[in-house]
This record gives sequence, C-alpha cells and structure tokens, in this order.
Amino acid sequence: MAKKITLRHIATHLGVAISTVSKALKDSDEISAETKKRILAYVEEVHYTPNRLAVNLQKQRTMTIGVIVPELVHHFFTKVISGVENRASQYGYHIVISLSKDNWETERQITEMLSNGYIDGLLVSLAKETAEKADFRHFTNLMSRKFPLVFFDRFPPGIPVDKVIIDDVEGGYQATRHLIAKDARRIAILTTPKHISVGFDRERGYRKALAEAGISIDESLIIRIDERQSIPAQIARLFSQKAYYPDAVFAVNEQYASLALKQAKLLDLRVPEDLKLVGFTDGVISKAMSPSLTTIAQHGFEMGERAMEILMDRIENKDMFDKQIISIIPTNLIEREST
Amino acid sequence: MAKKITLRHIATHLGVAISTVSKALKDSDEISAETKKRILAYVEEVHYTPNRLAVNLQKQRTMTIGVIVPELVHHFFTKVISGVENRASQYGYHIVISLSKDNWETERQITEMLSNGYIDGLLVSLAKETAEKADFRHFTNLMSRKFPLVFFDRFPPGIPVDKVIIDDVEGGYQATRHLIAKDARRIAILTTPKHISVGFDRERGYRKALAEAGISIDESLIIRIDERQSIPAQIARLFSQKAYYPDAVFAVNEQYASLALKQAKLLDLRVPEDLKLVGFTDGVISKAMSPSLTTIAQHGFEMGERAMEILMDRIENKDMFDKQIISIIPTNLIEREST
DNA sequence: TTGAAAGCGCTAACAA
DNA sequence: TTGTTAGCGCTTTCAA
Repeated sequence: MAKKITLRHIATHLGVAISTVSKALKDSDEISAETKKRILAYVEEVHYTPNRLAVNLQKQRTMTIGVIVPELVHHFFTKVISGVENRASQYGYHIVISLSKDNWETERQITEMLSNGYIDGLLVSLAKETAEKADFRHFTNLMSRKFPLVFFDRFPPGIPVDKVIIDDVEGGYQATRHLIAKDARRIAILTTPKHISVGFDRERGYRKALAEAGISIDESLIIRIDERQSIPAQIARLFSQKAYYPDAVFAVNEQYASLALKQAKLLDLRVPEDLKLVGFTDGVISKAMSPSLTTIAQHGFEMGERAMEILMDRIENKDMFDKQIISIIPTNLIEREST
Repeated sequence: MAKKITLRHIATHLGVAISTVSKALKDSDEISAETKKRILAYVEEVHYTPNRLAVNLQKQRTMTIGVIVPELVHHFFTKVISGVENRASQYGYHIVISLSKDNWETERQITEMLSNGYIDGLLVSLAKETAEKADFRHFTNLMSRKFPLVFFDRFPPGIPVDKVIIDDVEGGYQATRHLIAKDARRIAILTTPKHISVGFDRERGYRKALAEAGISIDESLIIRIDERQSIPAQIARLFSQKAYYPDAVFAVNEQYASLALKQAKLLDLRVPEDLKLVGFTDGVISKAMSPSLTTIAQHGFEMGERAMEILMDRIENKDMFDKQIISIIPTNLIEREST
C-alpha cells in the first residue's frame, strides 16, 4: 500500500507550514485567497484526505456510533439497525455495526475496541453467551466511566442500564389471548431456554393469559428449544401422540413459527382449522408464507430509532441526568391467515 | 462522560515513566517483576484499557476490515457478511459493517472515513446510485494509493478492480433452461433497470437460453422493475390480458419472486400447474413459502469467504502482484415445488 | 531496569 | 497573514 499523503507532505511541497495547510482546508479567513488557491489546487491534485484517526484522536469525538448485534440473519435486528441508522443520520452521525456472534469473548473484544476512541456511543443487543455467563464487566466498565451506552431488545439483567425493549410479557399475553379467543384450548408454546429474557417473558405472558382464562398449564405443551440440537425434532415432540395434539401453537420467534408450520404440513394438519399458529416477529417470512402468519409485531424500526434517541441524549447531556431510562415499545397483534 | 484513564495518569500516579507502564503492560522483560506487579495491580484496579485510536495511529495497523453494503434487508448480504466474518476471524481480524443505503454520497463519506485509518482493507458491494452516476472517484482514489479493496456482487464496471461475483449470465441461463425443460414457452422475466449489472446479466442468460431453444423473445414479457414505483402494479402488467398470460416467470431476486407468487394466488393461478416460477436468491423466504420456490442459489457465504481471502492476499502481499483478480462463484439451480 | 524523547497526523492557541 | 508549538495517547529507540 502506497504511503498516504499527509499535511506535512503538502506543507513541505508548497513551502508553507502544516498549520497553514490545515487552516486553508477549513477555509479559514486567516489565510489569503491566493495561498488557499495554491493549496487547494495541490490537495485536489494529489487527492488528499485527512487521516480520521489523527483527527478523532485530537478532537476526542468521532461522530460515529457503534451497534453490536448478535447476528444479522434475524430480520428483526436488521430492522432495528435501519431505525438506528435513520435517526443517526438525522443527527449527523455515522454508524458502524459489529457482530458478537452470540459469543462472550467476541462481544468483549468488540466492545473494548469500539469504545476506546472509535465511537462516541454504543448500542448493544446482548450476546446469548453473555446472558448465560452473566459476566457483564465489559459493560459495567463503560458505565463506570459514563460512556454513552444503550441496550435494545436483549440486555443484562439486574444492572441499571438504559434500554429500549418491547413488552414481551404483554406480547405473549396478546398472542395467547388471541388464540383463546379463537377457541383454542390446548395451546403449546415454542420458547427459548429460561436465561433468554425475551423468551422467558413471552412465556410469562402466555401463562398469565391461560391463568386468566382458567386453562390449566400443561407443562408438556411448553417446549424450550435448545438450539444446539435439531429444532424440528424438538418441535415434533408436540405431535408424538395424536390424542394429545395441541390445537394451537404460539412460537416466540419467526424461525420456530415457520418450522412449526412446516411440521403441521408434514402431518397434513390444516392451518388454521386443525392448528392455529401465532408467531412473534417483524420479519418478511410471516407475510410471504401461506397461510400467512398471525404475529405479534415487534416494531424493530421504532426500537432502533428510540435507542438512538436515548443514546443521543446521553451523548449530549453528558452526565446531567443519572437516572436510568427504560423505554418500552408497545407490541400489537397482526391477524393473518394462520388463525 | 468521565475522562478516560491514560498511560500518563497511571505513570504519574505510580511515579514511573509512561514508557515503563507501556512496557509493563506488554510484559516486556525490560521491566522488573516487582514493578510489573505494581503496575498491573493498579491497571486492574482502575480498569485501564488502551485508546485504540492512539495505538492504531502509532502502529498504522488496525486489524479490522470494513464492509460496506447497500442495505441489510436483503438476506443475501447478511450471508455474505457471515462469510466475511468467518474468514476474517480466522485471520485474527475484526469487521465493521456500514450501510450506503444505495446512496452515492453516503457511500463516499463512509468509504473515506473508514479507509483513512479505521481499517486495513475494504470490502464493498456498490450502491445503486453509484452505479447510475458512474462516479467512482472515491474508489479509484483508494486504488491509486493501492489501498486493499475488493468488491463483491455489485462492482463498478469498466475499471480493473478485484472482485468476486457470481456468474449471473449462467444463473439466468440455468433458470430459463429449467423452465424450458418444464415445457414453459411464454417465459416472462422480472428484472432490474439495465444499469444494475446483476439484473442485466441475468437477463442476458435468459435471452441466451431462449435463443438456443429457438423461442423468440417477446419484449412484452420483459418487465424492468422501477423500484420507485409500485412493484406489484408493474408485475400485474404481465397479467393484463388472459390470452397473453405467461406460463412461467423468472424473477431475478427473491422479492420479485415472492410478489409474483402473491400475484398468481390473487388470480387463482395454480403454481406450478398454470404458472411456473423460478427465483434468484440465497434467502430463507424461498424455502419457507408454499409452494416453496425453485431458485438459483447465490452462495453468499462462500462469496464472503472468498472476498475476504482475496482482500487478505492484498493486505499481506502488499503490492507484489498488480494483476486484477476476478473470482467467480458458480451458481446452481435448486428445484423445489414452484416448478 | 528505567526514563526521555521523537513521532504517528492532526488541531488550535499563541507568536511573529 | 503565516508559522511555531504544544498536545491528543500511544509505541519504540536510545540514553542513563
């Protein structure tokens, strides 16, 4: 890689001081029109662009914010990112995205790298492994130096972080209520292990709705998917005995929902006649499938916007407010063909 | 935001020189065990982490590479990114992703920012607007200073850039051949405007297959979607007169394919009996839909891996080879229910 | 074994 | 109007 052109190079080439070049590039009126012209002409000729590292190191400000997500294949995260990007660009900020791959060590490294000069603020959705380990030091360190940090969707429990989340309990409740209203009585849930808060909360909503309706909980209808094993096989367990088939399934994410639908087709169950299905997602799959899926909308875009707004407040108000901010994005049910 | 701890702070606090602290942190054997212990203890206590901006400015190396994509909602790009990330982490590199939003100015700004110190190499899929404007100066500048730069999928035509692409002509050819083999004769294509090379090349493959089969081209069956207008309305034009319905549709991306399927259902056409459908994608939608879609697989993950490999060669071999590298990822047809 | 000092590329206060 | 200089926080060579 050829050496980059620097201010020094330009200055010596033109026989002026570095600061003169720097000022000329900023169109400072300290510099004469003629000198400016000479400098600009040469700068143009050699395609000079300033070293951002040096600029940012000097200014202690980067005008970029970082977003860490577990992965990108979940459409939901890409929606959140769109929302973040949308607000960020309104504020004149750029964003850079990094992936934790749901991995603690990766998340730690990226967090440390980005937060040490690369960015002015950080938006994070917690890695699964971090939730399991419950080791949040890389974040508490940031918090203790008041680095602007906002979580979205997945967050470290038990510490007072700023976050924007959806009301997962309410979402689970809405989904289950809907199924009950459609006369389902044996309602299964496909959920995550308990340490994933979003899954667990949706399950709480599910339990609440059943309890309210006076339907007793059948633990055999609660499937906690272990993603390290075959997901279809785990779903199939719901349908091991015909007499005990559920008449409805609430899946806490789009993937489980689409796999459940596939399973239903395999067994020649008609949806929604024999089996009603509700998913939980912002994704395109739900709309595209047939029958299209009734889902709880997560409003990822709005979540991203809101997260960026809170982060912006933190960046600008420095440490004026020390109060934790929790923003809850409402969910709502979108009824489609699967119920 | 509280001031960050620096080496200077640690040094003055412990009454040693900055360089001593720096060396101690690197476990240099120039420093006595005892001094190291004192320093490490304090560093631990105050949670010191080095300023990456300063480190990278000094080292002129960042161990991170940048990826610029138009957007994330296309599942294809997220697959490519997974591939990039996979290889990058094997090489010990981190990645940061930025979005051009298919916008020239945004792409220019991000490219300039990232390439000026933030990253050691850049992977880009060209913004649509950049393709239209055909203004590639932000990239030719990088090339003239031999900055490691590799394009994937979408690239600037007419300049000798390193790139990894799929054989779009071949893909279009495979898709169309398949439809012909299934006895389709009035085969429509839903493609992009001509300046989008991927769409145009797929169309060339389509024309080639038709020509070979001795089927004359009916221009009314070629729909170039203008995304600024309603896409469903444009697709609907194919079905304006019953006597002239196509018997097959080749859609150059997943979105057009799923919308075509929706249109078919609206008109009560049976797929594949009345209308056969082939898409072009890596996405999950094709699999999840019913009928599931026959598609040309793009192998995004492999594309990402390959792009990263080439970039790595460029980073490491400096400017030993000046030859342009073009890597072509083969496509293949995956037959599903829609044909 | 430790420290001083130059320098990475830039900005900005201050001098000339 | 232009130039000098002191940093931003770090690494690394050379002296002590």
